[in-house]
Amino acid sequence: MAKGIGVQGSGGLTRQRDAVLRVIRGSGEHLTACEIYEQARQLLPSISYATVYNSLKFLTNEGLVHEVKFGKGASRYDRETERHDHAICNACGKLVDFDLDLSEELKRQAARRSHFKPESIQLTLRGLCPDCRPGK
Amino acid sequence: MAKGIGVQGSGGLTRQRDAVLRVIRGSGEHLTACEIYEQARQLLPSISYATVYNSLKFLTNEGLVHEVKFGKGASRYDRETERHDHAICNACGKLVDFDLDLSEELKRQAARRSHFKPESIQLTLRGLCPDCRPGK
DNA sequence: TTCACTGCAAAACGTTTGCAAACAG
DNA sequence: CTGTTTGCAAACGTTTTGCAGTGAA
Repeated sequence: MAKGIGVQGSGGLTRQRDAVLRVIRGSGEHLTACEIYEQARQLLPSISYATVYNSLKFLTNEGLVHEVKFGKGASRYDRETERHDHAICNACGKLVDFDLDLSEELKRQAARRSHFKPESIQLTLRGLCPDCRPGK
Repeated sequence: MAKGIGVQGSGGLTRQRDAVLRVIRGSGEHLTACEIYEQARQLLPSISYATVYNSLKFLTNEGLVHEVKFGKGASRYDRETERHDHAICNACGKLVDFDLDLSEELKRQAARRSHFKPESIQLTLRGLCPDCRPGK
């Protein structure tokens, strides 16, 4: 297991896990487990809810997808596994990825203020998305 | 209601809500609803779980406490209601507040990249807390 | 008397688990 | 064969809800 990060033929990329991965990769959105389950059933009607969860855990561990947990409700899963930041709309809840150049200086400042040994750093912007801002 | 942010005598600061508020203010930690329930019962043995939840929602709406939801499990509640950042220990899960001067330039950059109208911005550092870093 | 708040129990929600059957190496 | 993965159903922890009873204005 974890013998490589290749997409095909990696350790246990079963049909079910592949279906889940395909659903996530095929969507630009950040899907919930429930949405993934519904879509995965179209690819593989026999798949079960628990298997979707198991697959999500597997894929997250393998680094093939990224789990995002925010605010209320369910986790969401993201095909983007590189470091990135999030913007959340206060009106409609939409979650958007973006990338910021967080300077080394900022990381150092954060580490100094928190007394933590930093491993990763992420920024979250809350506001109004383009569809919800007044006078769009 | 919401006639002021005063601690005493504000709109509906009932005995139960006051007990919950006291528990949160009396702890430097970020308590879960469950922990708050347990401690609040020591102040007010008849208080119920649902009332703790109702009170937390009320206090959060009034801006008297701050709700923090991260990763697995339960929400946590923070007496600090000013803008601030969080550091989370990847080893023990400890959650620590700190404050960073997020420059206007950074906010502008985030707004530009995300196309959001910014309302608030927050940074999350993950790493190892002082107790968990090797060679402490 | 009125209306908001409380306490309780039950339900809802997202997620995890136990286990037998199916599968892959 | 052996270990892993699946599907199902039941359990779990957190939070919300419905409703009758309480208490303050």
